Amino acid sequence: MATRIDRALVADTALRLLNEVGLEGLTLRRIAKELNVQAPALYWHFKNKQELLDEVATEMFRRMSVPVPAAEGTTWQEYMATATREVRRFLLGYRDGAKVFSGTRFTDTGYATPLEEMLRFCVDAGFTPRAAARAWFTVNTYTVGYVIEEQSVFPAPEGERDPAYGLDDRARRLAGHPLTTEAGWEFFEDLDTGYEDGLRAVIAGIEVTLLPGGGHAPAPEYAAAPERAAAPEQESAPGHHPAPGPGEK
Amino acid sequence: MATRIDRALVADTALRLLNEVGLEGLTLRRIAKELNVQAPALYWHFKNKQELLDEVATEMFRRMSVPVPAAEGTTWQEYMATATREVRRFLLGYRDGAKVFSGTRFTDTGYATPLEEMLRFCVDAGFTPRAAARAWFTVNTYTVGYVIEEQSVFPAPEGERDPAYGLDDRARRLAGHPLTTEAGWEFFEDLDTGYEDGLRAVIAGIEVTLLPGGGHAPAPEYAAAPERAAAPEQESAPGHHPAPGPGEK
DNA sequence: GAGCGAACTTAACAACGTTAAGGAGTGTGG
DNA sequence: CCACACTCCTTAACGTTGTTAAGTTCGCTC
Repeated sequence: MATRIDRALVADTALRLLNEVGLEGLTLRRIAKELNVQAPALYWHFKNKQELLDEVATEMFRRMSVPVPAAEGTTWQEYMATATREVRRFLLGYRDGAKVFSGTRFTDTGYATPLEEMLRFCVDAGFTPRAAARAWFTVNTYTVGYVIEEQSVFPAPEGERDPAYGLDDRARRLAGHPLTTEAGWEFFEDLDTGYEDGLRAVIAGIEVTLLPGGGHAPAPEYAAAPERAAAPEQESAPGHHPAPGPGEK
Repeated sequence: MATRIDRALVADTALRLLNEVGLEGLTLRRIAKELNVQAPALYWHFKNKQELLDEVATEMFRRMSVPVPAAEGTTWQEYMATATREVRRFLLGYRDGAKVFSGTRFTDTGYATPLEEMLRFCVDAGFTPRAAARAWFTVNTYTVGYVIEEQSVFPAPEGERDPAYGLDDRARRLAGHPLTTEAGWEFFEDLDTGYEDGLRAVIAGIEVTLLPGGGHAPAPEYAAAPERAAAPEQESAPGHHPAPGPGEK
């Protein structure tokens, strides 16, 4: 009766379901039901749930890494801003999109082609290959981080604000901290322009510090050697991350 | 026999356990066992597990929002860089630290004082209150996003690299995409300097676009109005996030 | 049409978050 | 001095989850 299922169909279905039930509601039995199949059937196609989620994230990434057409005379700033805006738009388009995306490893290399294109564009614009990679990574990190925050304020696409983020309540609790109170408005009020403001800063900074000839010298004083100047109590070898040490007792 | 437990003790214990068992292994029964108590006892102190995790995240945040001493003559760049480096250091100090941190809402306002201090410092350095808030939010977003990525490469503090992120394997799979291959080195090789490079860019960009008088005009062409200039196929009202529409069937 | 592997079902398990009900322990009022 | 009440915890259990083991059905090949 029911048609055969395969990895792609399962991933498609799970991705569609994600918007209805959220990441928490995305159980194997629920996915199986949607496919008119019993839950253990999924184990024929995936080793475990994580592998299924990886496939879902990969499918998300595949769909979002499309064009960026690059018309005549496009600058690398426009190219990068457009590409990463597209990333944000897609992440916002799926419930818990950023969390799914950031928590999984890709299962194929289909994403490589558009990424290669974007890096090529930047290199042609004057970046070294390493600087182009760093630039994209930085912009993308900012975007994913932003959307994670954003989606905890607005859990569902097009949905309404999580009540825990009521700004008036917040203001009431923060009496005595005027700047922090005002910051709440800046943080949670207009998320679209907030994103754009941050993105503008990040891209401008990339121009200044990562593009050869783009601005001042690559290593200003405040960024120099955190393991020597700033933190005298830091004892371990550089390159390691000293744990803060959870409170004993 | 066993001493009484309270919210603080539970949060402390859970935070310590986090490094041993990870977020996935942090079950109520495991926490209860560590406290010599049965699992339902936790429900006397917390409404549910999420509230417990919120308390854990709040405790994390409390511990990381300490000094930033601000010696004589400190610039806002140094101040901000030091503060956000400290955030990264703490997040890295706990297993799944960034995920715990980003997925929860704080249960008190103890974080407000150091945040207020930092915003004050920036305002004194010439930022408007809103720009100071945006600056901090942007830096912090970058940092949390970076650490999330970082902790999926190195899951445990001081631990070794997740085998799925082997660079040689990656390079083999990506034959034919030279820039993407080289990017892998930039992305996953030296995470400390990668972070510093991105941070330098973000801070430089903040100076240029958010600090009044810091550089060029606040709205360069490439960042202008994505709903008008750049994306003709975008039809919905501004302020909404058009969902990409998961592939039907 | 016997055989065989791929693709599924049914049954069951341990562990999870959570709830209901009850029982110690401490303190207070009569 | 006893009873009541409140706090804090236990025991028992429920429904759901990811996952495994074993058996069954379909479609193809020799």
